[in-house]
Amino acid sequence: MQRNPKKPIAYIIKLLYNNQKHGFGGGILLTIYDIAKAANVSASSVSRVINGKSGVNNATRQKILQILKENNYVPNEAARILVNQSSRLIGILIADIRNLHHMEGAYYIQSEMDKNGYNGMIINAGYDAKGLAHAMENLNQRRVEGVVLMGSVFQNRDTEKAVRQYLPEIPIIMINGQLDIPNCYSVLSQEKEGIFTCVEFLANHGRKQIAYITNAPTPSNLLKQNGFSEGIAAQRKNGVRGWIYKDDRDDSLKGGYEAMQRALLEHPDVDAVICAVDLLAAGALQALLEKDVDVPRKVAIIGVDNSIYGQICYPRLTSLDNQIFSSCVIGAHQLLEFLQGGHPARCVSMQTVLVERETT
Amino acid sequence: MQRNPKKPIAYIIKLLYNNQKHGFGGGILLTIYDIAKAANVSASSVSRVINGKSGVNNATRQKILQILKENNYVPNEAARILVNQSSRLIGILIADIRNLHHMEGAYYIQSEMDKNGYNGMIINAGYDAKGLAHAMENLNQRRVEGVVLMGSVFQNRDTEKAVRQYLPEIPIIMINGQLDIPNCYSVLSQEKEGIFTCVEFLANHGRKQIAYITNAPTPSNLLKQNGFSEGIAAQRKNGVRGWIYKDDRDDSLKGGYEAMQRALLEHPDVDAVICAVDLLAAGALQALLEKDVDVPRKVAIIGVDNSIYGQICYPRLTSLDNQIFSSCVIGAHQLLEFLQGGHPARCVSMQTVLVERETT
DNA sequence: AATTGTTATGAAATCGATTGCAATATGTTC
DNA sequence: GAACATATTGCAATCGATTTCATAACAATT
Repeated sequence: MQRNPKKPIAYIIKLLYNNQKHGFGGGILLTIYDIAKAANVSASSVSRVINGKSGVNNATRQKILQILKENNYVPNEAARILVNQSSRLIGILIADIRNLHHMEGAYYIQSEMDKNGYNGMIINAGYDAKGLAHAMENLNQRRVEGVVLMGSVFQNRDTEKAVRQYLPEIPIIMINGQLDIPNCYSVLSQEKEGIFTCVEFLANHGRKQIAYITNAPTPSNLLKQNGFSEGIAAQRKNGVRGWIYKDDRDDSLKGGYEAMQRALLEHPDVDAVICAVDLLAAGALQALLEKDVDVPRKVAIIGVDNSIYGQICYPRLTSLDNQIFSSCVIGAHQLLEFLQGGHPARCVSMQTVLVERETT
Repeated sequence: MQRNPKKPIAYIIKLLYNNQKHGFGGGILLTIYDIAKAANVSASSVSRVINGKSGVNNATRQKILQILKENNYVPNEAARILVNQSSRLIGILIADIRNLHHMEGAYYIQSEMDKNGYNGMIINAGYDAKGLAHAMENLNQRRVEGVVLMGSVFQNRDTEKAVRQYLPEIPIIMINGQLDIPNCYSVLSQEKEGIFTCVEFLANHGRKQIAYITNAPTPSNLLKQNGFSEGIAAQRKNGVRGWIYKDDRDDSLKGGYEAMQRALLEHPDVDAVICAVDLLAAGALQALLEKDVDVPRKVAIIGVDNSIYGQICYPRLTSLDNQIFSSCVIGAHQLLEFLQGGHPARCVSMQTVLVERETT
C-alpha cells in the first residue's frame, strides 16, 4: 500500500488560494479555473479537453485529463445550460406520480431519453389547472426542450392554454391523447376499438348481459365508453344488452366494488363486466366474490391496462393491454426526432391486445 | 371585448432588435434586459422588482410589474442558480420508480419540499453501483443541495463511496436505513419489532406453525427476518414453530406464490404466513386459494407495507404499516432543518402499526 | 442657502463554462 | 534560411440574473 498517496493538486490549490477571482469561493467544488491553474494552462484548454474537442496537444490533454480525474471534477450544469442555450432536459408531466401505470410510462420515457443524452424530469402536476400552470412555469424556468404529457387527463383546454402561455414553440408529446396546438405529437391507444372487440369477444363466448363500469370522465374513459356502446349496438342483433355504471371517486377500488353491487342489484342476470381500468375491475371482482358469484362461470370480468393489479386478483384478471411500453418508446422517439430537427409522425396509433387470464 | 389588445411591448422590441447585445438571441424567451428596455429602466431595477426588494420607486415598480406580466416573463433558472450559488433543488433517489411504495414516499417528500420552495428531482438509480454513481454524478452536476435515498436498498458500501465521491458535504436523508457518513440523517421504521409483534399476535390467536416468506436480502428485509426469528424464539415456550422461505427474484408476486407452494409441501400443517412485503403475500394467498385452503380459518396471512396491493387481495390482506407517509414528512423536515442551518435529529424511529383486515 | 440624510437608479462585476479570434510556436517546403 | 502552413494556446466576450457601489435626485434640517 502507498504511504503518501498523492493529494489532488487542484484541491490543495483550492484550499490555499481561497479568495481569488474565479471560483475560489466556499465549498470544495472545483471550476475549470481551478483545474487550469493546477495544470498550468488556460481554462479554454480545460474546456476543450472536457468536451473532447481537438486543438489540444496530446501531452497537455493527458495531463489535464489526469488532474480532472484526480480531483473528481464535475462541470456545473447551470453554467453549461446558460452558455450553451440548451438544457438537454425534458419534462414528464404526470397528474399523480402515485399512479403506477403512468409511472411505468415515465420510466420508459426517461430511460429512452437517457440513452440519447437527455434528462427527464418527472413532475407531479395534479389534476387542476392551477397545479398544471405552476408545473409548466417551473419547466419553462428550467428551459426544458420538450414535454411529455402522460395520459389523457391532460387533453383539455386548460392544458392547451398553459402550454401556449408557458411553453410556446416547445415540442409536446402526448401519450394517449391529442392537443390542438402546434408542435404537439401524440401516440394514441385504440382503446375504443379495443373495448369494442371486448364486447365482441364476450358475445362470442355467449355472454348476453354486459355491464360497463367507468370512473372519472377523462377523454380516454369517454372513448372507451363509446367503444362499449358501439359494441353493444353491434351485438344487439345477437340479443346482447348492456348497461353503463359510473362511479367518479378517487378510490377506484371502492368505486368498482360499489358499482358492481349496484349492477347486481339492478340486473341480477348480468353475466359479464368490462371495467375502464384494472383497479375498478379488482373492486368489482371483490363484490362478486363476496356474493359468492362464480367468476368466470357465472360472470366474466375484463379490465384495462394489464397492470400488476390484475395479476394480484384471484382469479387473475383478463385485461385489455394498451401497450404503455411501446407507446412511450414511440413517444420518446417522436420527441428525439423533433429535437434533432426531423419531422416525426403527428400521431401514431397503437393497437390494443386482450390478455386472457382467468376471469373470462 | 377589446378591439386592439395592447401587444406586449417587450415582445415587439424583441422582434425589432433581434441581434443586439444581451439576450436578443433566438426564440421568444425574454430576459430582464428586454423587460428593462421596454420599461426604460436598467436591468437592476427589473431584478429588484422581480425579487420583491426595496429600493424602487412605486410608480416604476408598477410599470415594470405590468410589463413583466404582459409579456409573461419567466426568469432563467440556470442564470439564477449560477449567480445565487444555490439550486434549491434536492434529489430523490429511487432504485426503481415503478415501485409503488417508494413512489408514494417520493410524492410526500416532493410535496413537503415544494411547500418550502425546493424542487425535488426524482431519479431512477437502478439497483447496481454503476447506476447509482451515474445518478449521483448527475445530481452533483445539477448542484443539488440535498439528497433523499428512498429505501434500505441504498444502505451499503457502494452508496457510501458514491456519496463521498460525488456529494461530499451535502446532507443525505435516508428513509428506512442508515449510512456511516457525515451529514446523513435517517428515519427508521421499526420493522424488526413490528414483525416480532406480528408473531406474537399470531401466537396469541392460537397459530403454532408459522412460515416467513422473504425476497431480496436488503437490510430492511434482513431486519424483518431477524424480527421473525426472535419472535419465534420468544414463542417457543408456547409450542410455536417457524420456517423461513426465501425467493430472491424480481417478480415478487410469483416469488410469494412459489414459496408458499414449497411451504405447503414441506409443512402441510402451517397455519400462518408472514411475508416481507405485500406483493409476496398476494402471491402466497394465490397459492393457498388455489389449493382451496381456507384463509384465514386454516391459514392466516400478514404482509408488510399496507399498500393498495393488500386491498386488492380477496380476502383483503392484514398488513404491517411502516408509516411511509410520516417517515417521509419527517425526513423532509430533517432535510429542511439542516438546509436552514439547524441541527436535525440524527435518526428518528417510527413505530409500525398492524392493520387488521380479513386474512387474520 | 448650505449641509446632511434619504431614496432612486444604473454601471459594472460576478457566477462557471464555451468559443471565436488573435497570437505564438512548431513544422514544412523550396 | 526565408516564407508559408499548421498546430497550440490563451484572451476576452458571452449566456441571464443578482448585487455592490457610486452617483443623482430630492427632501429635511439648521
